[in-house]
Amino acid sequence: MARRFRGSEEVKVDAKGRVSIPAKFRRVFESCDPDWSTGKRPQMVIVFGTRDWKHLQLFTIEAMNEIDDSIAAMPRGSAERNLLENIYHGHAEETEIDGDGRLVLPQKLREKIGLADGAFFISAGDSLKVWTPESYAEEEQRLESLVPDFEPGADPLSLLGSASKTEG
Amino acid sequence: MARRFRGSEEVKVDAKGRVSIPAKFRRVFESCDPDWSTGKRPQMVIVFGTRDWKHLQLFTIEAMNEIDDSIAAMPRGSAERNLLENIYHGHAEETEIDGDGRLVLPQKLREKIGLADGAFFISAGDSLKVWTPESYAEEEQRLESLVPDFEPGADPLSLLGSASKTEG
DNA sequence: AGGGATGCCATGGGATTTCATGGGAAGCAA
DNA sequence: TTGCTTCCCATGAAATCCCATGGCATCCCT
Repeated sequence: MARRFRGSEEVKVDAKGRVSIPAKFRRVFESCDPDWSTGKRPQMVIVFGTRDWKHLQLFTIEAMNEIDDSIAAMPRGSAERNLLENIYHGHAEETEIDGDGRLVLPQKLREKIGLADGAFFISAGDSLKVWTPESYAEEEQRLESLVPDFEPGADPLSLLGSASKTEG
Repeated sequence: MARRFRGSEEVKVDAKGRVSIPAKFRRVFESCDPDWSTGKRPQMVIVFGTRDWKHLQLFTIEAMNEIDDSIAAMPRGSAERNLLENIYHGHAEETEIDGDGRLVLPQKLREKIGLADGAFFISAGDSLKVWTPESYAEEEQRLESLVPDFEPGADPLSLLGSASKTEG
C-alpha cells in the first residue's frame, strides 16, 4: 500500500466537527501505523503549531516517530531543540480515525484555524495539511509569489538537490 | 495506554485551588504509576524548582524513578549531584490526583507561580509543565526569539539537525 | 456491451458516556 | 469559632458510539 500522500481533496465538516478522511489518504495512515491491522483504528498525530498557523498538519505514526527521533538527536537545551519540542510535542495531539473513517477535530482546533463548513486536505510528502478552503486559497497565492524567477518552460526538477535552510 | 505526554490544555483553577487534570494527561499518570489500578488515585511528583522558575513540573512516578536513579549514579558530594538533589528532592512534593481527576495545588505553590484563574498545561516529553496562561505566552515568545533566523511562515522542520549554542 | 447487483464511501442523526467544573457538607487544625 | 482541606454529589457541554442513507464506482453475468 501507498506510503506517501499525493493529491488534494475537499470534504465537509459536520456540526460535531467530524471530517471524513478521503479513502486514499486513510490507506496511508493505515499502512504507516505499525500497530494497525484490519478492523483497528489507524492512529495519527495532529500538529497545530504556534499561534500564527492557519492550518493543521496530520502526521502518520511513522513520520512522527522519525521526527521525534531527529529531535531527540539534537543537543538537549539548544534553542532549536526547545522550539521543535514546543511545536511537535507541546502543540500537537494524538488521535485516531474513527470506525467510520472520520477524524474528529476538537472544537479548540477547529476554532484555531476557523474551520466551519468545509476542510481542504493537501498532501505534503509524509504529512497531510488541513486548511479552510478560503485560507488555502490565500496560501496558494503566497506560494506562487515565492516561486523564484523560473524561466518559462523551466523544469522544476532542476531544483532537486539544491537546499537552503529557510524559506522566505 | 500512552506513556508519554503530548499536547497542551488550558483549565480553570477554582477557589479551592483545584485544577482538573485533562483526561488525556491523567491516563499517562495512571499508566506510569506502577501501583495504580482502576479506582485508585494515581500518584505523581510536583517539582517547583528554584526561585526563578515561573512554572511547575509534574512527573509520573516512573519518570521520577528514572531521574532518582540517574542522580544516585553520580559521584556522592559532587556539586552537580548536590544541585540536582536540591531541585528534584528538596524542591519537590509527592501528591496524587483526587477522585474527581483533579490535583489540589497547595497555596504555597500557587503563589509561587502566581496561579489564580487559569492554568496552562503543556507536554514536555515525560513530564508536564504548568504555567499561568500569561507567563506561558511570554515563555513562548522567548522560545521563538532564541532561534535566530526562524521566519514566520517557515517550516519548523527546517531546523532539524541544525544545532547551535545553548540557551541561558 | 448492457444492466443489475455489490460494496465502498461520504455524510447525517440519535442516544449514551465522559469530562470539566461548581458547590455543599463533613473533617481538622489553629 | 474561623479558616482550610477532603469527600461527595450535581450539571451542562463536549466527545463517542452506533446505526442509517444515498451516491458512485466496480464487478459480474448474460
